[in-house]
Amino acid sequence: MKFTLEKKDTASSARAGTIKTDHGEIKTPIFMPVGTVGSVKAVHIPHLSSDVQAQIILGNTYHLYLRPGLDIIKQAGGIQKFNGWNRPMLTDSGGYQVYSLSGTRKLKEEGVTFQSHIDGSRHEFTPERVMDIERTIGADIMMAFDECTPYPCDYEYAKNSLDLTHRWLDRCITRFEETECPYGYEQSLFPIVQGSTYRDLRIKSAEYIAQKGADGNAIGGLSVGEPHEMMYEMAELCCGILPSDKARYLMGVGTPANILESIALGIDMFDCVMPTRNGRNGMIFTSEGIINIKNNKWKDDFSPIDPNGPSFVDSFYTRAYLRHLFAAGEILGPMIASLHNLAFYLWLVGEARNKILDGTFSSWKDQMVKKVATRL
RNA sequence: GGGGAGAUACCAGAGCGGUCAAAUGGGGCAGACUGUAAAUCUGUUGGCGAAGCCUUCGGAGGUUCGAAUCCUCCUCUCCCCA
Repeated sequence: MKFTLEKKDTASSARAGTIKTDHGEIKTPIFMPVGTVGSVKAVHIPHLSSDVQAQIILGNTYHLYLRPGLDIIKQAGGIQKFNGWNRPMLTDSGGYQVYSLSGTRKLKEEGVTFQSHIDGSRHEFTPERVMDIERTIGADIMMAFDECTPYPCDYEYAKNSLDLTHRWLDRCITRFEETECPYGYEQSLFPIVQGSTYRDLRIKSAEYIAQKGADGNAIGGLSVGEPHEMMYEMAELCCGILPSDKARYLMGVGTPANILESIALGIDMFDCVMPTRNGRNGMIFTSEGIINIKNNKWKDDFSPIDPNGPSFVDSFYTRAYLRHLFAAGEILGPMIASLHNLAFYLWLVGEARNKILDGTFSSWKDQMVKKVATRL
């Protein structure tokens, strides 16, 4: 893949760019819907491109390896052939599962042994193994295997973990360079900056990652419970060190406000389960603020879900009806909410891009951050 | 007409002399969720409040230091036999 910087904002560090992959182009800044098991939960694949306007989606190495397994994905001809999304994809490496499944895994120098959340069987993930799996899954962008540290995290642990992540990165790069995509198109490898919330560790990590010359660089280990200001501070610090001619990806972020603030710091790519998971749980993000559609106050609100929303569901369904669907436990509720939230997220980053291109990003961003964080 | 069972908080339904403002479900109300072990999880659901106090278990009386729990009558439901 190739990242091209198109325009840099003057009043902030925001940028607009284009990522070219063999599965198509991605206009940045971009939000990437999370499709852990090869499916963005509750959303049809064709709707991701038509209604949501998604340009790239995620898959997860750990989950796809466990189910359906590499044989099936290989037989299908890669993940995009398997799920029908013939556009760019990115696979997370399982590094987040080192964090989220910390109770059922063992971490060593060599790698991590996970105990499957599905059947309890044990599986060893080494950096080399993860590269092989990600090659087989076939996403355009592969993430390096890292340890996502928790918050809070004491300095010693963060420092040692960081060094381990760097050693793993070198092993990932070696294996990555020894192998190739089994399906004939190009795959890229993104390294990941760690260092918890410590400035010196983040600097050390960003400098280490920067000199690897990867097509894009990720910042991980944030949005794991630390205060927002701390997250922004770390992101800003990393953006100042990571090369400006390469894509920057802030992993796992975040709320609409988080995304806008991070775009202003120079981030190009985002992913987060929030629009889908929170959507399934009744949280609706709109340009006017956040709605908990399960709340009693919406029971007789027959106005559109989001009068200015970009998706057909926004004006087709009313708030009262959507609340009814949630109250009744109807599957259609989470489907509508997921579609709406994703379309809103993609609209938001698309607008951010437009504002960067026409030079009005900063003032628009300040105004928008307030609105999207409002509780309606 | 005869015999039997029962009436408990929004609903269903435990409790059968004190540790009961009353289990458990459901429903209601609210909250959480940030590289997805999540269509999940948590709190709350008589009234005010910090402890605590006040009014509750069909209705009216009674027994007892103490009753949702025991007794009497009343009202109402359901079942069986004629």
